[in-house]
Amino acid sequence: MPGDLRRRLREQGYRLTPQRQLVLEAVAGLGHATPDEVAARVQQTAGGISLSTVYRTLELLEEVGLVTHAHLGHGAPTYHVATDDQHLHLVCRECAAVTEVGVAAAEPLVARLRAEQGFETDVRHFAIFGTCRHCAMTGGQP
Amino acid sequence: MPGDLRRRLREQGYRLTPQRQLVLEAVAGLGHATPDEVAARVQQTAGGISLSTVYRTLELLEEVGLVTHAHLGHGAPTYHVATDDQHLHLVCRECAAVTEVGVAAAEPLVARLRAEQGFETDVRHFAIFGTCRHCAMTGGQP
DNA sequence: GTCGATGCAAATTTTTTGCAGATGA
DNA sequence: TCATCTGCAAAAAATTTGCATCGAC
Repeated sequence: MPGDLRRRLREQGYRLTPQRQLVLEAVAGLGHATPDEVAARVQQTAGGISLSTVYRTLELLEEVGLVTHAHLGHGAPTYHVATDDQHLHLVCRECAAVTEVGVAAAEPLVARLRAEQGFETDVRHFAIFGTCRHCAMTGGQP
Repeated sequence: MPGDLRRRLREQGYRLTPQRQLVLEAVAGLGHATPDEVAARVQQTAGGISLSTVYRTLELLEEVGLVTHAHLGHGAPTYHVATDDQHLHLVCRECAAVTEVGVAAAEPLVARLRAEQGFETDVRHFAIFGTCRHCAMTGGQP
């Protein structure tokens, strides 16, 4: 939904710039991506956007609610558009493959933490770590 | 269990050094700690251990199975001794408080992922993100 | 005596920040 | 016009690595 970006930005007194459009498009096109990957993608589409701008823009897009980030691995967080179907991420310790599953799978855990701890869980923020079917069967051999 | 360290190391051809003992003690004493914090703790107890040694030692202690790391927040991973009672971590997005709960709370999720995805979950590796009771009630005001 | 371990300093890598000039509204 | 943005380059972290020396066994 183009125009949405402009509206969201204006509501909070920010400006619409080509860089911001490009970063949002890149995030949408990539699915999950680290700031580095977003920058690389933008470079292809259009030339020359500074890495610092990518960092600043991702932070801003997150503030206005158009993107979110999650921690899928050791290093950099990955960004995705906030309107994506909500899912949690399974990350395999052997092959690092990322599988998405609906948040419904975590409902019992969420309900329990709410009841016992008063804790409102956002299961999407951190990945769930473990061993995927393939690696569990093969012992990690490809 | 002292001596355990020596045995584990020797089994894989590694040597027992004072630095390795100190790092393990620091991890045990701190509960959860980033490499930086471990280094700081070791400095107190004894003087002068290099940061690189801390990094190398944590990696090695993890390899021999005496410590593990988990991702509790944005930045650095935190290390703890592997024999600790197994628990998962709830991290509050507002106040960053870390609460520990038994892994049993996640059993329904684990069972479901195993059945539906063939995925063997290690719930301890990544924290569970959300809003704690206190911040949910106060809206984040202290 | 050997070969692995440590310390130190330099090299990487990743993210943040200060500014002067460019530009959306 | 004019405050916000961007790019660039430097600053800050956070890790990793090369290498000579030290020390566990």
